[in-house]
Amino acid sequence: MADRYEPASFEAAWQKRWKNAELFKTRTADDAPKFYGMDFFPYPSGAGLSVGHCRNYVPTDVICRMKVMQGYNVLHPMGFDAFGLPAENEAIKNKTHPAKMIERYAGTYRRQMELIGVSYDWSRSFSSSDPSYYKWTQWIFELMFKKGLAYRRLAAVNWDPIDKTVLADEEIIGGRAERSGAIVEKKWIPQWFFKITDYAQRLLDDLDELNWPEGIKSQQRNWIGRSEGVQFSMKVADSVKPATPVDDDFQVRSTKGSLAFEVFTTRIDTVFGMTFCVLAPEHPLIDSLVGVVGPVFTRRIREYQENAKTLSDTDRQATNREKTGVFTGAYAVNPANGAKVPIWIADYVLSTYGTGAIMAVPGHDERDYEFARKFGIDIVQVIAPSDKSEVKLPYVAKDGILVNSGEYDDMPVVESQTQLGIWMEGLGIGQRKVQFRLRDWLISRQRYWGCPIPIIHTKDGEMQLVLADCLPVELPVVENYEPSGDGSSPLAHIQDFVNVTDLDGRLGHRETDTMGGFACSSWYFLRFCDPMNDKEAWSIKLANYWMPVDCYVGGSEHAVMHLLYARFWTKVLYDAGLVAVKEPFARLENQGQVLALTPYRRPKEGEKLDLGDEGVLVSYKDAESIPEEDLFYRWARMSKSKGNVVTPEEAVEQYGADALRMYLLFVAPFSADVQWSNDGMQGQVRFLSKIFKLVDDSMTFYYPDWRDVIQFEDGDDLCKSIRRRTHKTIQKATEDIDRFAFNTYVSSLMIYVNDLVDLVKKHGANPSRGFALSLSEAIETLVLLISPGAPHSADELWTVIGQGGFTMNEVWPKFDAKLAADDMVTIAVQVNGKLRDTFEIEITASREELEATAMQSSKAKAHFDGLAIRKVIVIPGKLVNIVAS
RNA sequence: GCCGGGGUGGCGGAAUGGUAGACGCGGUGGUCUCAAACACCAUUGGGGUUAAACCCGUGCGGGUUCGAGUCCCGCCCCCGGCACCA
Repeated sequence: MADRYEPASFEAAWQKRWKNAELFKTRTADDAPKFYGMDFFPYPSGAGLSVGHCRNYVPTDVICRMKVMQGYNVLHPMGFDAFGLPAENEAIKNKTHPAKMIERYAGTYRRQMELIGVSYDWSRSFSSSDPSYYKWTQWIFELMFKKGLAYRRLAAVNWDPIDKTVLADEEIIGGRAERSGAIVEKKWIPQWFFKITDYAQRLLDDLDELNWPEGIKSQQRNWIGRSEGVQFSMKVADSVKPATPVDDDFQVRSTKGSLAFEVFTTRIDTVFGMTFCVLAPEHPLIDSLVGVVGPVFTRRIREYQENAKTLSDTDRQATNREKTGVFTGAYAVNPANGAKVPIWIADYVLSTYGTGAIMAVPGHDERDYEFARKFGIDIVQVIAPSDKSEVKLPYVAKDGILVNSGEYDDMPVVESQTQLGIWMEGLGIGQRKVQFRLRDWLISRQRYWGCPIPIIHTKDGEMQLVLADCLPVELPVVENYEPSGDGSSPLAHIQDFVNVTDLDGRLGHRETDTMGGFACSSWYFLRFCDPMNDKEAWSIKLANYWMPVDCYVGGSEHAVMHLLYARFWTKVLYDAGLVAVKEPFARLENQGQVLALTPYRRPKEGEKLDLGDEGVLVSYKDAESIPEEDLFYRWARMSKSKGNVVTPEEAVEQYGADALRMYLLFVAPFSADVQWSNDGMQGQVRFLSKIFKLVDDSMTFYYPDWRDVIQFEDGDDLCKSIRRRTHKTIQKATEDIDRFAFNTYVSSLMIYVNDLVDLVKKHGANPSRGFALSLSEAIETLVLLISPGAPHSADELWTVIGQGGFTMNEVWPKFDAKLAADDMVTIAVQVNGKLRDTFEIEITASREELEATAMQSSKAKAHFDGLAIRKVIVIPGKLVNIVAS
């Protein structure tokens, strides 16, 4: 056999054997515990996988393989998130149909995943664009519709002018579309929403029980944005009569013939400091005001509104922008003290949050303060520090007491918030209220490549669900499906699809918007439990067995998109009695990205760069011909556009699949970004070669039946010390895999191998019986412990040592605490906490013995001689600290 | 500004309040080779010494403790997210 790692000679062969033996088929032993380990399912892009994707898949594979060996029933599936914009755009570019394209790309993904030896059960695979899958996506949509959780309304929505569709709030990053990078425009069109806001509180509360990264949980909390406060009514002074009909929905209402509007505040304690109030430019009360404030004010107001309309959201919401606003000429009454305060209109108040109107307290709010200063409005202090010391306004701290607040003077802020809330509730002018930042999830897209929404619009303007046994509403296969750009879906122009008759024979037309891709990926983890079921979306029994996903692995970029949506759907399905869990993903892990050293050219004089760039991206080839002083390198995420991608094919070809796997595990903690390095890959080749040589060298004294013998023999000290290392390594490796510390899992194996190599060098030529037995155990254990990380090598070595079959079918080594226990320990001798010496002693040594031995240390003595010993701290098994002065 | 995560050798990173720098990469010296590559051996935080001893050292300043990379308080910096959300 080879005494080094020669991947070309065996890796592909093992992959073939695994496939033939159906090694990765989900096991369902009755008495076994279950483990559901899953990766975010990918959109299969034409670029194929890079080694960066492998960093997601390999660690999940490691924990799943270990769980199989530990006797779990493991569900480790993979499928494809095929519907959606990216696939459609690429298909348009390639002048092909997305279905065909996806099939080809998914095939490439699968081949690449198999190339690196990932143990997916492919018999359970599907794409979200398979009619047999999206039939059930539509079925869940219908469930939501029946429950009033899917609805259609006219709304100002985010329109992406490049992709020619609307997008959800979650898909907008800093005013730009996450996918296309286009600056989104506001468009008023009727759209479909899921009522995720109904679940805001539960989505927030249940985060506490999840074993997820803090950062993701906190992003979700921020996104949901719960705040507690008081909503109360403000009357417009002088009984101004409404000029136009008022709409209750928009918080405008008539109170005894006078106009009123609602405001929401989290700082009701500052209500006595209100010196003005502000309406958003879109606020419907304004239409009533303009009729009564006279032509001058009306003209100014309309001018301001027109101006606000032309501003993009991004510009309007830029925080550093100077405040603008206009006085309406009308006043409102502060219900707390009866004061008349001017009503202003300003675009720093958003129509989409709260009531679209605020009470402004410049003494205690930075924005109101800035506004008041600019327009010369009064600033009144109503909160002071408890000691009433002078403070600079605006004073926004919440610790303090009320001043200038009538009967509430001297009351602490927190108490006054409760008291004022109760007082307003008593008068019927307001109530304490919880406000969320979360908006409903906009689900419809004006694009072809998505799951059709199973709705028929009848002639009389009704909306009917397509009957369940008529599902799926299949996407028609057509040649031209490019977005129309007029706000309608391309499906709207396909007459055969659009025109239908309902059961009563009435003419109608189908809904032509499709669902965004995130709908399809909000339940796929349930389908994996029962993927071939054509009678129902999943059997409740199977879903209850496998759910929740025990370990879900993917990138952090989905924090407030997929991960929030999937939680929402699961809760809806839980309420419908279709799943037994309230949360889909018990544990979540985010992998870091793989970065590649990427060449850039310094800008030429006068050359313009994109914002944030320091230079111009160049190819590796061009970099060779650029003078050194004009060239620099940066670590950048691998991407096709940067030309810095390393493919799994290249890495496997040059170094081998196991070397790649071990490198990705070892190079950094799982969640950290890593810097791709060929030297690092070579290091793993060295490590694996060392293992092959070690096993080869051990064959001369390898004792296959060691297990039957070793338990009956006491063994010499050498035997014991080898077994100690073996069992310590078992413990460390097992724990490290469980806690996703794959870097230390590999490093513990390296330490183990280094030790064993030294031992074989020293004793291999003339092995004692105890050595041969314990080293045989060690070799076998080593092969099993590397199996999750380097499965090809493990199976190859398993054959070398004369065992049959696959290591994945073997039992994971069991840690024996007794065998791992030390009999000798190194004790540190400290003087005043500083290390001065160490000594070896039996672990059983008493505190007195430890202290006595430490006191004799000449190195330590030199530091406490002549000083008074005040105390001696003895920590058995660790150290002795002599405190002297 | 707010929220979250960090800051340890030349680099990636180890370290239940108990011997800081495991393991790897790189470097240096050597073996092998005609030579190179690969591989192997030794060495590698800084200062200091022939060698030791010893001194310094986990972003900065304080504190708690017999003992702090780890806990507490106050800062600085980096990364990620949100951002006029009342």
